[in-house]
Amino acid sequence: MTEEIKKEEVHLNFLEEIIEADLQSGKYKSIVTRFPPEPNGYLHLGHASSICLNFGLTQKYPGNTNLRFDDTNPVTEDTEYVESIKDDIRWLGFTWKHELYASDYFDTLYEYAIDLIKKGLAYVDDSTSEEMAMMKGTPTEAGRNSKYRDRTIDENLELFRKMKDGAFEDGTRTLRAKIDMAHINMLMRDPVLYRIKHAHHHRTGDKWCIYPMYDMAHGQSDSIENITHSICTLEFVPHRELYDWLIEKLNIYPSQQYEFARRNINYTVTSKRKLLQLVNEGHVAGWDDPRMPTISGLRRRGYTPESIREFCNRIGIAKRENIVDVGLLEFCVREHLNRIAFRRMVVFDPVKIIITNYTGFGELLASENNPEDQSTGSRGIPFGKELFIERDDFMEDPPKKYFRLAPGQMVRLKSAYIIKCDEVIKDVNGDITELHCTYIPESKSGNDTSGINVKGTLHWVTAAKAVEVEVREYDRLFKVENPSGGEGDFKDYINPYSLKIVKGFAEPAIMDAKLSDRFQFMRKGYYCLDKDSTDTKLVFNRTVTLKDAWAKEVKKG
RNA sequence: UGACCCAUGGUGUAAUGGUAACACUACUGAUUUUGGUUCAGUCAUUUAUGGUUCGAAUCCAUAUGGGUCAACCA
Repeated sequence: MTEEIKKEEVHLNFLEEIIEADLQSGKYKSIVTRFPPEPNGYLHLGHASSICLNFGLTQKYPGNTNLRFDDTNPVTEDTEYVESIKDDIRWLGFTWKHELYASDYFDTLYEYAIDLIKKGLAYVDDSTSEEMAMMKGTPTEAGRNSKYRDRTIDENLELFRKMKDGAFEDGTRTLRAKIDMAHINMLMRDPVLYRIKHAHHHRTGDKWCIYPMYDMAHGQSDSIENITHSICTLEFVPHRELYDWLIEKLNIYPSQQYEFARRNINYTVTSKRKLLQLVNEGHVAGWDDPRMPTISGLRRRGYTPESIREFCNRIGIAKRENIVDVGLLEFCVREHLNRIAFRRMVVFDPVKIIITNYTGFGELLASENNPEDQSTGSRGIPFGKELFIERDDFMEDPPKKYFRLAPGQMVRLKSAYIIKCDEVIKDVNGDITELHCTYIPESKSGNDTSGINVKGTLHWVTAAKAVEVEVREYDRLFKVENPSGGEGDFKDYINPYSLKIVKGFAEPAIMDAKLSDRFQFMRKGYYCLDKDSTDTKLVFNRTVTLKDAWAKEVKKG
């Protein structure tokens, strides 16, 4: 065996290139990244991408990743979100080195602010936000200096201390950086660093009534943690100048910010604001509604961490605008589920079959749990005289290439016998009520001596032993590819048929289903047990359908 | 009508001055006790125009198109 091991071609993304260069040049011996969510909503697919990126980088290169909550706005943040975020990251399979909070640094950040004031680089402004907006200028016109801009250092120190001590009402004063009101980058036009908010913080309680703004907190937190590569999305590109300015003026550890394009996915929205709206206005049942692109929604829907990580891997990262096809996500989950899901038979829209020549009783047939993995063994399926098959697996007047059941036509029942349809029984309305069939005793699965070859194989259940279950079939939440891109409100494009609840008749083995199990209901799709299940009523979520070449064929006509 | 970012098959991502490629999708066919899976194959790509160069997706210029920036949000 001297077979040449083909070296897998490795494509580095632009961040990996930067990191490899930094490692090679000796700029860093190891790297530190961070995932910095604001605890004001649940994590979604977009975050998954960022998580896989930040944690993935330090799995690939020496270093580690912190989880840091960017909790500088007490009004919108809550510990509920902290917990869900931690759960989701763990579920995705990542482990952070330190669990940190920007609020841990409030004392340090306050000192930093004092430092800036002492250096003459920050001042307290009494302008209202309206006044400030007015004086900000526009992208093409310079702004004007605030009349409070030239206060003395001592005056600023005194006023900032009073701000901290609660002497002022919300919104009456801010601390601003003193940079340049004519700067071409609007973020450099004396950005607000601190604002007054007499609000209860989920961690610091009522200790503070002034809170740092993003720009005064994020980069500084990065610096305190010695983050080497601070990775964020493209909309922060203009912030980088301010990020660098503050680090330089404060003379603290020079973390560096890099930006990549957030991933957009068609037929969905990934904006916390919009997701919150869907939840609050009752368009979905909650953050973990299986139609939501949240991690908790996907988890409940039956997606596996592996499939989500694979998805993030495949879409990669870059700097250009993009809309990823949700079909790729579905491909990834099918690929994984095909390998791990146990096969079960469930009939959704049953039509009864009577096997007129069957006289057996209590016959138990063996069927493999997963043909992709023989080690998973098999389970028993009871056979009987009266069965259910899927109503659309029978046609009285079939088109050619229809391999299913039709008058005079034979099919195999999966893991059982070949049957032939002899007679169609209808009610007064002409609707089919029963199909009378005969079975071929010699065609028993695994022991077939009949010599008959049939093209079609159907799933089925024994009527008397069937377990009735509830099945929730999900479709995409939005009718259009880009719900946020069109005219009007994104909610105008909500798909009213995104949830369909149907009944299913399952083989008895389904009774053993556990919450963590994944199933393939044969010829239908992948399903998992929902937490709404009770001892007497099993509820299943459809994760994704199987690919259906026949449906496509029918559509084409 | 300022600045900044970006532009490669339908989609996403590579190729880092030297033969434009991989995956998904779509389409053919084979295999199949899941019209699933698997396997084989097909279609399809450098925004435009100039320039530099023996040679440009790559460097330069201009144009065009898309995105971002005027929250006491992050």
